[in-house]
Amino acid sequence: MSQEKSTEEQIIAAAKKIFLQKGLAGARMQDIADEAGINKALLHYYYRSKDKLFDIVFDEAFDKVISRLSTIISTNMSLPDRIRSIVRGYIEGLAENPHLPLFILNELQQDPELLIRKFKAKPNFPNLQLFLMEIARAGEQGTIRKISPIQLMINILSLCVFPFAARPLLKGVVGMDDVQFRLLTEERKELVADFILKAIEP
Amino acid sequence: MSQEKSTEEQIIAAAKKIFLQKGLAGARMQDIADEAGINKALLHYYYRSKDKLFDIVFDEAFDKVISRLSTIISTNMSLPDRIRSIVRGYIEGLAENPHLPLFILNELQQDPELLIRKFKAKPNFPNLQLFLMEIARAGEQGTIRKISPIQLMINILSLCVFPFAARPLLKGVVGMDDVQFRLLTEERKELVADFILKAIEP
DNA sequence: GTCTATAGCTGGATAGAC
DNA sequence: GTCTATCCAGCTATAGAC
Repeated sequence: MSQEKSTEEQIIAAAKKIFLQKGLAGARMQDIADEAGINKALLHYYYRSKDKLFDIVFDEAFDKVISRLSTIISTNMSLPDRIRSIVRGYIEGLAENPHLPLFILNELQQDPELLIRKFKAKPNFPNLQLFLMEIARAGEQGTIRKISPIQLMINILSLCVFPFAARPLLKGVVGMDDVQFRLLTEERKELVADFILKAIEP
Repeated sequence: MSQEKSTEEQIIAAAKKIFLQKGLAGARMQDIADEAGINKALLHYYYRSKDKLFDIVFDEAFDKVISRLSTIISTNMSLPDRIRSIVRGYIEGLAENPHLPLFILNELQQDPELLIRKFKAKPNFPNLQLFLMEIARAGEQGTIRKISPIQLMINILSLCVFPFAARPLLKGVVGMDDVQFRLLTEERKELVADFILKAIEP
């Protein structure tokens, strides 16, 4: 068993779980303490305040989302191969952290400043401009059908991310259980790429 | 000016605005009272409790989302025309209520029971099964490319809904203002339909 | 470092005057 | 119906013993 974690790590792990599920406003320090198997006071001893603890969790979550995108986007494959990689990598990453999308989107809505602060702190944001220009160029050259680069990027993101945000909906409406959801996302790794590439074929 | 609304209506309007923005956990009764320009006590006088008030708001929001889908989905056009209608109608509807997606998805995650309760109350849910079977049939007949009906449905939904949930992200990352966002969604009404139809072309 | 106890505050809900 | 004042539960945060 990996129960050899320090108290600090246990707290972070617990905070991650609770905050990702309930968000900043919905989470209780008591929940986090319970999840970590320690006392409420210890949370403050190590991390001072709820906000400070939240910041750490959000930072890590946000990093996870963009760093993966960053590495994939800056390889030098052909555009189609790159799109396939992005889709595969992104869905894979989210499958390991299914709560991430809703968490991030929600907190950003609550506090738009958050995004700006993160950017100031992290200038190593994936070079979107480059990717967008490449899409434009491919359109000009006829490698792919002409399409607004931003719109295509939004489409890619939508198809990758949305199902994870809509998970409770799928559960409720189609009666999908965890195993079926897992299979669904697994299938999407190729299906979504096929879908996109077919859509932008010249 | 339409300032001829009864107090009850003012409260509901205010509650809608605040709850949609901040969610159940994040909203304060005081916020709602301020927004409505009345006293906190009046909220309880009319609607007893925060939860009761929230229920009304959620019900209305949820209704809006499925009723529109319901009417479009059960027309008898050809599949491509129908898809185009769905996309257009859905994006149009969300453009009027951009906070709806994140609000609903979020509350469903907080309380999955919510969905089940709503279904019990409303058996007039759009006939998804029928729509899914039609996609399957079209695949068999070669009218469209073969694709898992559920996956296609998820794709359609993703492309329509996600941009609204990701609005703060687009604002922050690409520096998109409200006007640009409005144009973007306007363009998506046709762009998304084209994208999908091209992707499922035989 | 970790716990118990508690201070101090925020926010939902109620009482009662008008 | 609408307001002011207030109650009380629940929560963050701290004090202090061990």
